[in-house]
Amino acid sequence: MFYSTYEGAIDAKGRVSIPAPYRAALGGNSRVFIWIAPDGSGALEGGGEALMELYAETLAELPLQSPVREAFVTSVIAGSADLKIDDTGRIRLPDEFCEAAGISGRIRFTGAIESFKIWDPARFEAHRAKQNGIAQQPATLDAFHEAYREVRRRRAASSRGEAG
Amino acid sequence: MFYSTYEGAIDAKGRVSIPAPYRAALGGNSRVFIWIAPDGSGALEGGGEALMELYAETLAELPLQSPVREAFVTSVIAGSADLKIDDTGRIRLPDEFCEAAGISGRIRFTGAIESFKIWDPARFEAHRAKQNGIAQQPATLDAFHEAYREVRRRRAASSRGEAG
DNA sequence: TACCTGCCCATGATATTCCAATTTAACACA
DNA sequence: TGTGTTAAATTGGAATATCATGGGCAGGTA
Repeated sequence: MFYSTYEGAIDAKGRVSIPAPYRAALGGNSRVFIWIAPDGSGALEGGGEALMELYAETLAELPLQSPVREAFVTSVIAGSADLKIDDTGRIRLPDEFCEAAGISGRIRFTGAIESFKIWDPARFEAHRAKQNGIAQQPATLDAFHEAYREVRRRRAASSRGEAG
Repeated sequence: MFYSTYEGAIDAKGRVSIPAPYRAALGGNSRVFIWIAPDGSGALEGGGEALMELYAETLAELPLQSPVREAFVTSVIAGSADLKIDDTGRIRLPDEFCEAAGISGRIRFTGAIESFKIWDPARFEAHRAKQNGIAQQPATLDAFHEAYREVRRRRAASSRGEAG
Protein backbone atom coordinates (compact mmCIF):
# COMPACT_ATOMS: atom_id res chain seq x y z
CA MET A 1 0.00 0.00 0.00
CA PHE A 2 1.31 3.42 -0.96
CA TYR A 3 0.63 6.09 1.67
CA SER A 4 1.79 9.59 2.47
CA THR A 5 3.77 12.14 0.49
CA TYR A 6 7.52 12.41 -0.10
CA GLU A 7 9.78 15.00 -1.68
CA GLY A 8 12.40 14.01 -4.22
CA ALA A 9 14.52 15.29 -7.05
CA ILE A 10 15.53 14.55 -10.61
CA ASP A 11 19.25 14.76 -11.24
CA ALA A 12 21.00 15.87 -14.43
CA LYS A 13 20.80 12.35 -15.82
CA GLY A 14 17.05 12.12 -15.34
CA ARG A 15 17.41 9.79 -12.36
CA VAL A 16 14.84 9.70 -9.57
CA SER A 17 15.07 7.98 -6.18
CA ILE A 18 11.91 6.05 -5.33
CA PRO A 19 11.15 6.79 -1.64
CA ALA A 20 12.20 3.87 0.56
CA PRO A 21 8.66 3.26 1.92
CA TYR A 22 7.39 2.90 -1.65
CA ARG A 23 10.14 0.45 -2.48
CA ALA A 24 9.01 -1.53 0.55
CA ALA A 25 5.42 -1.34 -0.73
CA LEU A 26 6.62 -2.81 -4.02
CA GLY A 27 7.65 -5.83 -2.00
CA GLY A 28 11.31 -5.65 -2.93
CA ASN A 29 10.40 -6.18 -6.56
CA SER A 30 12.60 -3.97 -8.75
CA ARG A 31 10.17 -3.70 -11.67
CA VAL A 32 8.13 -0.48 -11.84
CA PHE A 33 5.66 0.74 -14.44
CA ILE A 34 5.07 4.46 -15.05
CA TRP A 35 2.53 6.15 -17.31
CA ILE A 36 0.85 9.48 -17.77
CA ALA A 37 -2.28 9.64 -15.63
CA PRO A 38 -5.24 9.50 -18.04
CA ASP A 39 -7.36 11.83 -15.88
CA GLY A 40 -5.74 14.97 -17.30
CA SER A 41 -4.30 15.95 -13.92
CA GLY A 42 -0.83 16.21 -15.41
CA ALA A 43 0.69 13.68 -13.03
CA LEU A 44 2.60 10.51 -13.69
CA GLU A 45 1.14 7.35 -12.22
CA GLY A 46 3.10 4.27 -11.28
CA GLY A 47 2.99 0.96 -9.55
CA GLY A 48 4.40 -2.53 -9.46
CA GLU A 49 3.56 -5.76 -11.19
CA ALA A 50 0.60 -6.30 -8.83
CA LEU A 51 -1.09 -3.13 -10.07
CA MET A 52 -0.50 -4.02 -13.70
CA GLU A 53 -2.11 -7.39 -13.10
CA LEU A 54 -5.12 -5.64 -11.54
CA TYR A 55 -5.40 -3.45 -14.65
CA ALA A 56 -4.92 -6.40 -16.97
CA GLU A 57 -7.61 -8.38 -15.19
CA THR A 58 -10.00 -5.41 -15.23
CA LEU A 59 -9.41 -4.76 -18.92
CA ALA A 60 -9.80 -8.45 -19.76
CA GLU A 61 -13.37 -8.13 -18.45
CA LEU A 62 -14.09 -5.73 -21.30
CA PRO A 63 -14.81 -7.23 -24.74
CA LEU A 64 -12.04 -7.32 -27.30
CA GLN A 65 -12.38 -4.33 -29.63
CA SER A 66 -14.52 -2.37 -27.17
CA PRO A 67 -13.81 1.40 -27.14
CA VAL A 68 -13.42 1.50 -23.33
CA ARG A 69 -10.87 -1.26 -23.42
CA GLU A 70 -9.04 0.44 -26.25
CA ALA A 71 -8.91 3.76 -24.38
CA PHE A 72 -7.36 2.32 -21.23
CA VAL A 73 -5.13 -0.12 -23.05
CA THR A 74 -3.71 2.77 -25.06
CA SER A 75 -3.11 5.13 -22.14
CA VAL A 76 -2.17 2.71 -19.38
CA ILE A 77 -0.85 -0.47 -20.97
CA ALA A 78 0.74 0.82 -24.17
CA GLY A 79 1.61 4.15 -22.58
CA SER A 80 3.49 2.65 -19.67
CA ALA A 81 7.25 2.48 -19.36
CA ASP A 82 8.60 -0.75 -17.90
CA LEU A 83 11.45 0.48 -15.68
CA LYS A 84 13.99 -1.22 -13.46
CA ILE A 85 14.98 0.09 -10.03
CA ASP A 86 18.77 0.04 -9.71
CA ASP A 87 20.46 -1.07 -6.52
CA THR A 88 20.55 2.46 -5.08
CA GLY A 89 16.76 2.65 -5.45
CA ARG A 90 16.58 4.87 -8.54
CA ILE A 91 14.84 4.74 -11.90
CA ARG A 92 15.55 6.75 -15.01
CA LEU A 93 12.44 8.66 -16.07
CA PRO A 94 12.14 8.99 -19.86
CA ASP A 95 12.24 12.61 -21.00
CA GLU A 96 8.79 12.58 -22.58
CA PHE A 97 7.26 11.70 -19.20
CA CYS A 98 9.04 14.58 -17.49
CA GLU A 99 7.83 16.96 -20.17
CA ALA A 100 4.25 15.70 -19.95
CA ALA A 101 4.23 16.11 -16.18
CA GLY A 102 6.07 19.44 -16.28
CA ILE A 103 8.71 18.20 -13.86
CA SER A 104 12.34 19.14 -13.45
CA GLY A 105 14.35 19.64 -10.30
CA ARG A 106 12.21 18.91 -7.28
CA ILE A 107 9.24 16.55 -7.47
CA ARG A 108 6.59 15.12 -5.17
CA PHE A 109 5.53 11.50 -4.70
CA THR A 110 2.01 10.88 -3.39
CA GLY A 111 0.56 7.56 -2.29
CA ALA A 112 -2.70 6.31 -3.82
CA ILE A 113 -3.19 2.86 -2.17
CA GLU A 114 -2.32 0.47 -5.03
CA SER A 115 -0.40 3.08 -7.02
CA PHE A 116 1.64 6.22 -6.49
CA LYS A 117 1.91 9.46 -8.42
CA ILE A 118 4.72 11.80 -9.33
CA TRP A 119 4.01 15.52 -9.47
CA ASP A 120 5.45 18.90 -10.05
CA PRO A 121 5.00 20.33 -6.50
CA ALA A 122 3.01 23.38 -7.61
CA ARG A 123 0.77 21.26 -9.81
CA PHE A 124 0.07 18.92 -6.90
CA GLU A 125 -0.87 21.78 -4.57
CA ALA A 126 -3.44 22.96 -7.09
CA HIS A 127 -4.75 19.42 -7.48
CA ARG A 128 -4.96 18.94 -3.71
CA ALA A 129 -6.96 22.14 -3.24
CA LYS A 130 -9.39 21.09 -5.97
CA GLN A 131 -9.79 17.53 -4.65
CA ASN A 132 -10.37 18.74 -1.08
CA GLY A 133 -13.28 20.72 -2.42
CA ILE A 134 -14.67 17.78 -4.38
CA ALA A 135 -14.35 15.48 -1.34
CA GLN A 136 -16.69 17.73 0.62
CA GLN A 137 -19.45 17.82 -2.00
CA PRO A 138 -22.61 15.91 -1.00
CA ALA A 139 -22.59 13.65 -4.07
CA THR A 140 -18.98 12.64 -3.45
CA LEU A 141 -19.62 12.02 0.23
CA ASP A 142 -22.64 9.88 -0.64
CA ALA A 143 -20.56 7.66 -2.92
CA PHE A 144 -17.92 7.32 -0.21
CA HIS A 145 -20.52 6.47 2.43
CA GLU A 146 -22.03 3.86 0.14
CA ALA A 147 -18.60 2.24 -0.26
CA TYR A 148 -18.19 2.39 3.53
CA ARG A 149 -21.53 0.66 4.11
CA GLU A 150 -20.49 -2.04 1.66
CA VAL A 151 -17.29 -2.64 3.63
CA ARG A 152 -19.30 -2.73 6.88
CA ARG A 153 -21.72 -5.26 5.39
CA ARG A 154 -18.90 -7.43 4.16
CA ARG A 155 -17.10 -7.33 7.51
CA ALA A 156 -20.30 -8.12 9.39
CA ALA A 157 -20.98 -11.07 7.06
CA SER A 158 -17.43 -12.28 7.44
CA SER A 159 -17.64 -12.14 11.26
CA ARG A 160 -20.82 -14.27 11.12
CA GLY A 161 -18.75 -16.88 9.32
CA GLU A 162 -20.39 -16.45 5.91
CA ALA A 163 -16.99 -15.82 4.31
CA GLY A 164 -13.51 -14.78 5.25
CA MET B 1 -10.51 2.93 21.49
CA PHE B 2 -9.01 6.32 22.29
CA TYR B 3 -10.49 8.05 25.34
CA SER B 4 -9.76 11.04 27.54
CA THR B 5 -7.28 13.89 27.23
CA TYR B 6 -3.54 14.04 27.88
CA GLU B 7 -0.95 16.79 27.94
CA GLY B 8 2.31 16.42 26.08
CA ALA B 9 5.20 18.32 24.60
CA ILE B 10 7.26 18.63 21.43
CA ASP B 11 11.01 18.73 21.91
CA ALA B 12 13.55 20.63 19.82
CA LYS B 13 13.76 17.78 17.30
CA GLY B 14 10.00 17.65 16.76
CA ARG B 15 9.63 14.47 18.80
CA VAL B 16 6.37 13.76 20.63
CA SER B 17 5.59 11.07 23.18
CA ILE B 18 2.34 9.26 22.41
CA PRO B 19 0.46 8.88 25.76
CA ALA B 20 0.82 5.35 27.06
CA PRO B 21 -2.95 4.64 27.04
CA TYR B 22 -3.06 5.54 23.34
CA ARG B 23 -0.15 3.24 22.59
CA ALA B 24 -2.11 0.50 24.32
CA ALA B 25 -5.13 1.40 22.15
CA LEU B 26 -2.92 0.96 19.07
CA GLY B 27 -2.52 -2.65 20.17
CA GLY B 28 1.25 -2.49 20.53
CA ASN B 29 1.55 -1.78 16.81
CA SER B 30 4.31 0.76 16.21
CA ARG B 31 2.93 2.23 12.99
CA VAL B 32 0.91 5.46 13.29
CA PHE B 33 -0.67 7.66 10.63
CA ILE B 34 -1.18 11.40 11.15
CA TRP B 35 -3.10 13.80 8.93
CA ILE B 36 -4.61 17.25 9.08
CA ALA B 37 -8.21 16.97 10.28
CA PRO B 38 -10.38 17.63 7.20
CA ASP B 39 -13.06 19.47 9.22
CA GLY B 40 -11.10 22.71 9.31
CA SER B 41 -10.75 22.62 13.09
CA GLY B 42 -7.00 23.07 12.86
CA ALA B 43 -6.20 19.86 14.69
CA LEU B 44 -4.10 16.90 13.65
CA GLU B 45 -5.80 13.54 13.58
CA GLY B 46 -4.12 10.19 14.01
CA GLY B 47 -4.79 6.50 14.11
CA GLY B 48 -3.25 3.10 13.65
CA GLU B 49 -2.97 0.64 10.82
CA ALA B 50 -6.45 -0.72 11.53
CA LEU B 51 -8.07 2.64 10.81
CA MET B 52 -5.98 3.17 7.69
CA GLU B 53 -6.90 -0.29 6.42
CA LEU B 54 -10.55 0.59 6.87
CA TYR B 55 -10.01 3.70 4.75
CA ALA B 56 -7.98 1.79 2.17
CA GLU B 57 -10.57 -0.98 1.93
CA THR B 58 -13.35 1.56 1.51
CA LEU B 59 -11.47 3.39 -1.24
CA ALA B 60 -10.49 0.13 -2.93
CA GLU B 61 -14.24 -0.45 -3.27
CA LEU B 62 -14.36 2.54 -5.63
CA PRO B 63 -13.17 1.86 -9.20
CA LEU B 64 -9.64 2.65 -10.34
CA GLN B 65 -9.62 6.04 -12.12
CA SER B 66 -12.94 7.14 -10.60
CA PRO B 67 -13.22 10.82 -9.53
CA VAL B 68 -14.64 9.99 -6.08
CA ARG B 69 -11.73 7.71 -5.37
CA GLU B 70 -9.30 10.37 -6.53
CA ALA B 71 -10.81 13.02 -4.25
CA PHE B 72 -10.50 10.90 -1.11
CA VAL B 73 -7.18 9.35 -2.00
CA THR B 74 -5.69 12.82 -2.45
CA SER B 75 -7.05 14.26 0.77
CA VAL B 76 -6.82 11.23 3.07
CA ILE B 77 -4.16 8.83 1.78
CA ALA B 78 -1.69 11.24 0.17
CA GLY B 79 -2.24 13.75 2.98
CA SER B 80 -1.27 11.34 5.72
CA ALA B 81 2.17 10.85 7.23
CA ASP B 82 3.27 7.27 7.81
CA LEU B 83 5.18 7.39 11.14
CA LYS B 84 6.92 4.87 13.34
CA ILE B 85 6.80 4.83 17.13
CA ASP B 86 10.29 4.29 18.56
CA ASP B 87 10.86 2.07 21.58
CA THR B 88 10.45 4.93 24.06
CA GLY B 89 7.01 5.66 22.58
CA ARG B 90 7.80 8.74 20.49
CA ILE B 91 7.12 9.82 16.91
CA ARG B 92 8.69 12.64 14.94
CA LEU B 93 6.03 15.05 13.70
CA PRO B 94 6.90 16.57 10.30
CA ASP B 95 7.28 20.34 10.47
CA GLU B 96 4.47 21.09 8.03
CA PHE B 97 2.00 19.32 10.32
CA CYS B 98 3.12 21.35 13.32
CA GLU B 99 2.71 24.54 11.34
CA ALA B 100 -0.73 23.56 10.08
CA ALA B 101 -1.90 22.81 13.63
CA GLY B 102 -0.16 25.85 15.13
CA ILE B 103 1.64 23.70 17.69
CA SER B 104 5.00 24.13 19.42
CA GLY B 105 5.97 23.46 23.00
CA ARG B 106 3.05 22.03 24.89
CA ILE B 107 0.27 20.13 23.12
CA ARG B 108 -2.94 18.28 23.97
CA PHE B 109 -4.04 14.79 22.92
CA THR B 110 -7.77 14.10 22.83
CA GLY B 111 -9.42 10.74 22.25
CA ALA B 112 -11.94 10.37 19.40
CA ILE B 113 -12.98 6.67 19.65
CA GLU B 114 -11.18 5.07 16.68
CA SER B 115 -8.75 7.96 16.22
CA PHE B 116 -7.11 10.62 18.38
CA LYS B 117 -6.37 14.30 17.83
CA ILE B 118 -3.44 16.58 18.60
CA TRP B 119 -4.15 20.21 19.47
CA ASP B 120 -2.62 23.48 20.40
CA PRO B 121 -4.11 23.79 23.94
CA ALA B 122 -5.69 27.20 23.34
CA ARG B 123 -7.19 26.05 20.05
CA PHE B 124 -8.69 23.02 21.75
CA GLU B 125 -10.30 25.13 24.48
CA ALA B 126 -12.01 27.25 21.84
CA HIS B 127 -13.12 24.09 20.02
CA ARG B 128 -14.49 22.57 23.22
CA ALA B 129 -16.53 25.68 24.04
CA LYS B 130 -18.01 25.69 20.54
CA GLN B 131 -18.83 21.96 20.51
CA ASN B 132 -20.51 22.11 23.92
CA GLY B 133 -22.89 24.65 22.43
CA ILE B 134 -23.56 22.55 19.33
CA ALA B 135 -24.27 19.47 21.43
CA GLN B 136 -27.14 21.30 23.09
CA GLN B 137 -28.91 22.22 19.85
CA PRO B 138 -32.17 20.33 19.16
CA ALA B 139 -31.09 19.09 15.72
CA THR B 140 -27.87 17.68 17.14
CA LEU B 141 -29.70 15.99 19.99
CA ASP B 142 -32.23 14.47 17.57
CA ALA B 143 -29.50 12.89 15.46
CA PHE B 144 -27.78 11.55 18.58
CA HIS B 145 -31.02 10.08 19.89
CA GLU B 146 -31.71 8.39 16.58
CA ALA B 147 -28.29 6.70 16.68
CA TYR B 148 -28.99 5.66 20.26
CA ARG B 149 -32.33 4.07 19.34
CA GLU B 150 -30.60 2.16 16.53
CA VAL B 151 -28.08 0.71 18.98
CA ARG B 152 -30.92 -0.26 21.35
CA ARG B 153 -32.73 -2.03 18.52
CA ARG B 154 -29.59 -3.88 17.47
CA ARG B 155 -28.78 -5.00 21.00
CA ALA B 156 -32.33 -6.21 21.52
CA ALA B 157 -32.22 -8.16 18.24
CA SER B 158 -28.84 -9.61 19.13
CA SER B 159 -30.02 -10.80 22.55
CA ARG B 160 -32.91 -12.63 20.82
CA GLY B 161 -30.24 -14.55 18.89
CA GLU B 162 -31.06 -13.04 15.50
CA ALA B 163 -27.40 -12.27 14.84
CA GLY B 164 -24.18 -11.70 16.71
C1' DT C 1 34.39 8.81 -31.93
C1' DA C 2 30.79 10.75 -29.30
C1' DC C 3 26.95 9.71 -26.67
C1' DC C 4 23.79 7.28 -23.99
C1' DT C 5 23.00 3.88 -20.41
C1' DG C 6 23.57 0.95 -16.73
C1' DC C 7 26.50 -0.01 -12.82
C1' DC C 8 29.42 1.09 -8.87
C1' DC C 9 31.33 3.74 -5.14
C1' DA C 10 31.69 7.96 -2.14
C1' DT C 11 29.70 11.51 0.64
C1' DG C 12 26.69 14.39 3.26
C1' DA C 13 22.43 14.83 5.30
C1' DT C 14 18.81 12.99 7.74
C1' DA C 15 16.40 9.78 10.43
C1' DT C 16 16.47 6.14 13.66
C1' DT C 17 18.10 3.67 17.54
C1' DC C 18 20.23 3.32 21.84
C1' DC C 19 21.44 4.77 26.51
C1' DA C 20 20.94 7.48 30.62
C1' DA C 21 18.48 10.60 33.69
C1' DT C 22 14.58 12.88 35.42
C1' DT C 23 9.98 13.15 36.43
C1' DT C 24 5.58 11.31 37.37
C1' DA C 25 2.37 8.05 38.88
C1' DA C 26 1.07 3.79 41.52
C1' DC C 27 1.24 1.04 45.42
C1' DA C 28 2.00 -0.73 50.04
C1' DC C 29 2.51 0.01 54.63
C1' DA C 30 2.51 2.48 58.81
C1' DT D 1 -4.49 9.60 55.64
C1' DG D 2 0.28 10.42 55.03
C1' DT D 3 4.76 8.69 53.65
C1' DG D 4 8.26 5.84 51.71
C1' DT D 5 9.23 2.67 48.04
C1' DT D 6 8.87 0.92 43.53
C1' DA D 7 7.70 0.89 38.92
C1' DA D 8 6.50 3.22 34.79
C1' DA D 9 6.66 6.82 31.63
C1' DT D 10 8.61 10.84 29.68
C1' DT D 11 12.53 13.55 28.43
C1' DG D 12 17.33 14.78 26.69
C1' DG D 13 21.36 13.71 24.26
C1' DA D 14 24.65 10.98 21.59
C1' DA D 15 25.90 7.11 18.50
C1' DT D 16 24.58 4.64 14.65
C1' DA D 17 22.44 3.30 10.46
C1' DT D 18 19.91 4.46 6.47
C1' DC D 19 18.83 7.05 2.58
C1' DA D 20 19.24 10.39 -1.15
C1' DT D 21 22.27 12.22 -4.32
C1' DG D 22 26.45 13.31 -6.97
C1' DG D 23 30.15 11.76 -9.73
C1' DG D 24 32.92 8.37 -12.35
C1' DC D 25 33.80 4.29 -15.17
C1' DA D 26 32.93 0.70 -18.51
C1' DG D 27 30.15 -1.37 -22.17
C1' DG D 28 27.22 -0.87 -25.87
C1' DT D 29 25.22 1.84 -29.72
C1' DA D 30 24.58 5.23 -33.29
